[in-house]
Amino acid sequence: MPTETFLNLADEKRQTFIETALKEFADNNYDSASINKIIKELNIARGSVYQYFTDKLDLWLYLKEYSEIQKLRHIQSVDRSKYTDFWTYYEDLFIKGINFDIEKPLCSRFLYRIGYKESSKDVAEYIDNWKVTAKEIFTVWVDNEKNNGSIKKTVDTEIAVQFILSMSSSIGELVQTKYSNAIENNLASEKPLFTESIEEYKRTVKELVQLLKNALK
Amino acid sequence: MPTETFLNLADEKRQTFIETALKEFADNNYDSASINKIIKELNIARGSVYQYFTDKLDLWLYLKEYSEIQKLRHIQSVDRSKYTDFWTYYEDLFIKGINFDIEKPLCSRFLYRIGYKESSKDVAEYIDNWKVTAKEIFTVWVDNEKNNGSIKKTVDTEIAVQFILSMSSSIGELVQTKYSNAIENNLASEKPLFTESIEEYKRTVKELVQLLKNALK
DNA sequence: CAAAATTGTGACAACTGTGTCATTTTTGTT
DNA sequence: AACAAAAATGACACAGTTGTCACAATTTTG
Repeated sequence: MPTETFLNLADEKRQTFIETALKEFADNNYDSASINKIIKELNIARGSVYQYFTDKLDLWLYLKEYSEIQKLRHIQSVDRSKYTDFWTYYEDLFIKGINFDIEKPLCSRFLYRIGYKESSKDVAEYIDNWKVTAKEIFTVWVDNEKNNGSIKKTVDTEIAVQFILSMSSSIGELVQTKYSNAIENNLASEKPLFTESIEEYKRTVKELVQLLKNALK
Repeated sequence: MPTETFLNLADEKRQTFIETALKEFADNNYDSASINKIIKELNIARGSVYQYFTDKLDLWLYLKEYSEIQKLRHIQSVDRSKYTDFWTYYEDLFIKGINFDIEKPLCSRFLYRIGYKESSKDVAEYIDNWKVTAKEIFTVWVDNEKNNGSIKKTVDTEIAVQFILSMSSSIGELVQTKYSNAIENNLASEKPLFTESIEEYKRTVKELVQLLKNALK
């Protein structure tokens, strides 16, 4: 938890701090991410960081929660009850996801790292929870969709979950690798050449979801 | 490349060295893996390591090559030309894979880390090559199997590759998470309770491959 | 058996990192 | 303006890392 001091900070200063820290933790894994680099980039004293957060882990946990909240806002706009078909829902979830990647690339990259690349022992316990949660959510989904007929009942739930989880990760990786350059450009320039990439991305997602549908329906 | 000195080492000593180093690099990512810990575990002097290898990266590269060769030996025994159906071939590949995980758990875990969890900048370039290679191999496969009718031609090759790659990673992760304890036990005790787990693993792989088949055939 | 080649050693330098804390600076309040 | 509270500072202690190198021990060779 951040201290009062941090929360009382001027909005712009606090935001700059978050962005810079987020960038460091998005570019490096937990062990390699360096508070030294953050304070040099921000031109602030070492002590300040420890007046805002008790330690490195505390900062990391805050950034994690911050990013998750940001992501949730994007995802929440996709409402399952508004879809008759599970698969178009799932599709839209990823297409909404790309908005998140464009608008909050740092959060996106940070969460991507947590989900699939982080391997530090210091944060291992907090990542396990995340994965278990994801699995639980997917399990509820799959069971529901089995009753709706979106997923055939002969498929084992656990295996279907594994399958969907793996696909989700795959789509995530797709964005991070294939479109990371485009996203970087989008950050730098005002009018990026990203619109066409989005269309390409949507096509890819649709085809991948179609394959998932073939497999499970 | 290791030095002559290392290659001239007594077989047992060299092997112990490899195993210990492998364990350190399997348990930690490149940055966190510590030569200090290795030499303490081995009870040898710091200087020795640098008489065997020029530096940390050199050691890592050797372990990578070593592990890849070990893996290749296991995989090579599965010969595509002996299978009329691609999917049973693909299935067997993973079932043979589990043998590798049991017999060479350190190599397996090390390679798993390289493939999916490593994110150190020092070794990034060597990992990219690995992934690109995997993609190339899968692309050739998919194109072949399209002609054989094992994969339908309407599916985009790149997307099919992405799909298969993701599944492969998923199956790999399955072993690492679900069976890692069992593998550890296998290392320690003489007669492990692992045989039943293997059967369960085989069933899971078969079901996952079946799903893949549904999706792509 | 002695000399030469090989292998082992561990203290050391040079970094980089985290977290602390007494002190100074800034801000807010009376 | 004077005082109090809050925030910023950066030198410091301590720990951990890699790679070096002069020297010691061991093995091989002539």
